[in-house]
Amino acid sequence: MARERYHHGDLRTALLDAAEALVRERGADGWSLREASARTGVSPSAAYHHFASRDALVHALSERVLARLGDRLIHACAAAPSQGADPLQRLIALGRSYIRWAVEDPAVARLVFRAGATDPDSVVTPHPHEVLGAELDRFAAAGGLSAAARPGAEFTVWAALHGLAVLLVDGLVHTDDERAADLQVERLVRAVLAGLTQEETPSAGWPALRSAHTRRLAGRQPGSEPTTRGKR
Amino acid sequence: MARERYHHGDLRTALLDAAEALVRERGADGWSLREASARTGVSPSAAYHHFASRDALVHALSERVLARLGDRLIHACAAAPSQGADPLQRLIALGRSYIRWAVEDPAVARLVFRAGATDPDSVVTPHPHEVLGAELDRFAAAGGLSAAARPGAEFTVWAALHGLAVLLVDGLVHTDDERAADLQVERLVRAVLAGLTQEETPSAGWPALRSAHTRRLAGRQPGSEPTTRGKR
DNA sequence: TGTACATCAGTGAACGCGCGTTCACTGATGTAC
DNA sequence: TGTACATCAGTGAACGCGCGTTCACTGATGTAC
Repeated sequence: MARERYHHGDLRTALLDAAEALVRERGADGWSLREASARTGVSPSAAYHHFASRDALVHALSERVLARLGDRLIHACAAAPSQGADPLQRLIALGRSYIRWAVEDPAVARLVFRAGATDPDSVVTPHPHEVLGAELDRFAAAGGLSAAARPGAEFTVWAALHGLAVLLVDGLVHTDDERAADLQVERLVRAVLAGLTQEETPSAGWPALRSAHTRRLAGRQPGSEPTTRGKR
Repeated sequence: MARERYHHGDLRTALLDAAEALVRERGADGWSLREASARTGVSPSAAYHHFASRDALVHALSERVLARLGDRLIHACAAAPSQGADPLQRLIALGRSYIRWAVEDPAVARLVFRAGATDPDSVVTPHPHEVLGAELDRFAAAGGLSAAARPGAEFTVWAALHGLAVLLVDGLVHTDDERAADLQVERLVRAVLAGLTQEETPSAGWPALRSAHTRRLAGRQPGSEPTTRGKR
């Protein structure tokens, strides 16, 4: 199927699509810019009108995937069972969705995890980290978590979920039964949040962790324009 | 410094050393077999008398590093403060050691994590996963964890620790203050174990997770020779 | 509605590169007698 | 202790490869008048 027009129309998106498909077929690293261009029906150099480098393409793809994941998490929370009024159901659903996403699309997940922090100037909306934060706020507001335990709790929950996802994706942990991962997520979320709830030491005043995503928001002064601060 | 002898003596180890140094200098992927050979003062083809492929070298390196980490974890537990008789101190020390190892040597940690499961026929002693399991047994024996909560608990703790390690190593989470990571580890370990302790649903009978390492042990029949089972 | 022209988004050839791996070889080592 | 010889552990040249990126170029598009 040859391209009809000289101008592609939306080559940027088409290249991202091709790269994403190649990642699925050959793994996070087993593909090249040339291959993605060829698959799109375009010369290798055409990509440079849309991406400064191969690396820029990888980051753009990673951000697109992250935003999709954010959406997915929001929907998973909304679809969580609410009978019984267990306020943890939403967070368990979020966790399951995160782990399932990683397990179902491991090569793409690896790409995203390896790409590291998102570009401080890029906008990933909704960012998975924001979604988790909002759900924890909601959970705390429902009385699941004391005000003292809330700060930084997202790193504890995120670490636990991310760890399970990575262990499964990298094959360090294995399961014969699909349900095992789901059950493990539930156990993990319940354990972490039960543990945080009965914390004795308040976490306020501790030196804090910050996510790369939070750093972007925090670095921006109120009313200031987006800058390239943070780049070298 | 030229090699004096035609026969190197311990080229296998020397190549592993060179590769490890290159990983530190250039990142988990930024080096080649040729470069490691050159640095060792040997022709590129010499490596093939010791490793079947570049990939085999990577796995051998990964296993060497894992065994070293296992040792490190054992020593960290042994050196944990025991006054106050808080049985969690050993597990907190283990967790800190794991996270510090990853943060101090991120490129090597990435290599190990990416290399995935260890070869089923290789022997990594002591395996970090075994060390964690033994510490959890000890903790359970000391009354920290009910017998019902013990099975599979290592995956919950491991996931939490591994997640924090990976988030820090990949730059998804960042800290200005070194102490933040240490404190977060403590919070994480305390929360997870407190949560597991007060678990309502017993985990016995759940479909189980298995680590790649456990799989190796489980797959070996009593008295049977090591086989290549599991390889394609 | 027609035309001139700037700009945008492609082409295709080339550059320069290092890579993993193979192969026929040879120097060094160790062992049996 | 000396020697023949198998084996081990190197060499060095070559194969075949695809990669990211640059460059001068040209066809297509859209806009001002």
